[in-house]
Amino acid sequence: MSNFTATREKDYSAWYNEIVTKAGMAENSAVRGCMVIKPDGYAIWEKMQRVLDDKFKETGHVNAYFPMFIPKSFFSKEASHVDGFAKECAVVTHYRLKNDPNGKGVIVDETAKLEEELIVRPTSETIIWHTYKGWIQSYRDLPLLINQWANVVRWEMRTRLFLRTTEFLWQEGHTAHATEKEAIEETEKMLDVYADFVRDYMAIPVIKGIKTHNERFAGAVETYCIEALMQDGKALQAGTSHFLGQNFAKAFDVKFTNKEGKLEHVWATSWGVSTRLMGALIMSHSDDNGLVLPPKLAPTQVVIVPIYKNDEELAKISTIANEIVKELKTQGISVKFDNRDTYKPGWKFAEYELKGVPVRIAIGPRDADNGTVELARRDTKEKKSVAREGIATYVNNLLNEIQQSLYDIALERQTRLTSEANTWEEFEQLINEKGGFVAAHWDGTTLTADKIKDLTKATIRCIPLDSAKTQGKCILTGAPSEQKVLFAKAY
RNA sequence: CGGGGUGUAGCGUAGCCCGGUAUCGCGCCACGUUUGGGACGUGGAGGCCGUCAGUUCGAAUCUGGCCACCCCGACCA
Repeated sequence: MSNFTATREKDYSAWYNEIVTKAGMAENSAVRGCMVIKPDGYAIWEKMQRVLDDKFKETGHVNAYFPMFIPKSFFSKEASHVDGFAKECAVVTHYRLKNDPNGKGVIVDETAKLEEELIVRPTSETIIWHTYKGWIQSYRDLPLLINQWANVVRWEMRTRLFLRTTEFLWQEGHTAHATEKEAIEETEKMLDVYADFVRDYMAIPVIKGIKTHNERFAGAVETYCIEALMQDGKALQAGTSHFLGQNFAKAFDVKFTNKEGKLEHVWATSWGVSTRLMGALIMSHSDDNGLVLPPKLAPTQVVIVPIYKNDEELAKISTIANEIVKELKTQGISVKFDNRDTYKPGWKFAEYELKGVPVRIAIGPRDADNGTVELARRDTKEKKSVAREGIATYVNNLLNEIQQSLYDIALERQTRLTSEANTWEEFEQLINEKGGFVAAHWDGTTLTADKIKDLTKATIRCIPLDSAKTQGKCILTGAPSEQKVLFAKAY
């Protein structure tokens, strides 16, 4: 079976680390907190990028690229923005090295000090709004709908592969609008794009909501988010979409002349998802034997493993395998025929299980004679003999079935792990023993949210968009509350 | 950044208390036999024991500094 040592039950985080490294997704690098995304991991990220990029284009956005360095002074222009990011910024102070006159190696050349330090972007609002000032004069220049794929750096205390790394890859959309209404619509639209993507491609259900005041993006008027639940009952913020109001337009003096000839500040949004989604993907579906990938994001959806004793048999099986490859490819299925003679079938089975390939086809001499193949699905480990005739259609249906099944299981888990608490005792017990989302009344104050966090480690993940307003009393203070919010322990 | 733990071959480890340059498994290489769930045999290669300094005739082992990683806190996508 697998050579896994960790299990989800015994040590969830050890299990996660082991999956990431053993399945060849990523590894720690020579730079603290920064990871190397390996080819098998990067291939998944590329698939995500492609799908998301298409969705952005479909909704009218275009890509551009802004510098990774931001003049320090830009940061202080929006007060809450600098407050939010100041503690985690990498700063470039010099631009030259020289040989160490006292010995070996190189040292920073102190004479090459920058006039103004550069900040390695933790996000690009400031440089982008500085630039937009030059691009926007009239309502005719609006809306401006731009996305960029980039790396950003946030100097985190504690890092975990994909979930929180010092440098990470993401996309950040930055849009400018003539009206508040249009900007809010954009914010909500992009949240839906994210939610749909995560549901339809990653097979993960999410809760759409808005963040409370203190969980809001630094500089945003409102932060919308999608929250997903992992197998261990902890929540993961999977994406955010911010309505920035006129905060950045004011900070960077971006005005436009409206149809009435009056000068107004523009309305802004920004939205992003990152390589953190890789962590969500891995944690949502995988099991104690390794990675489980939803077919829509699996770089290789089907692998064919030949079983043979001699060249003659291999030749015969290869002919069949190559035909199947061709048939699957015409259906748009990505398939790999692993005819390496350097590994045995059993080894390959275990390897592809570890790597999460959704469907495996094994073809041996008996299959060649009987006109069958052995089909195994990664998610359920189910194996069955299937007629070689019509295999492409069969596999296509199976891939869809797996995709759906992964989602169904994740949805069932989310439903099972979502509870309501009406008393503090109930709340504590649910958070500590059951985990997952707990809906409860909250008095709306940061003080109470902080106290609840101190007592239980649970935070308010969001105020769900679709929940009805109900009168009640705050779970902790008993003060009146108009709506239940979702609590959970989070990543 | 605080508390705890770990660092020995590509990976996982024994040795450390009681100083004498290193154990075992997997992997790797060669040859042969094998191939329907991580094959077996025989032979072989690979380690200045995280790093720097100190103690000592002699350090993986003792002492100190540093670095990295893991776990728990504070912070966060």
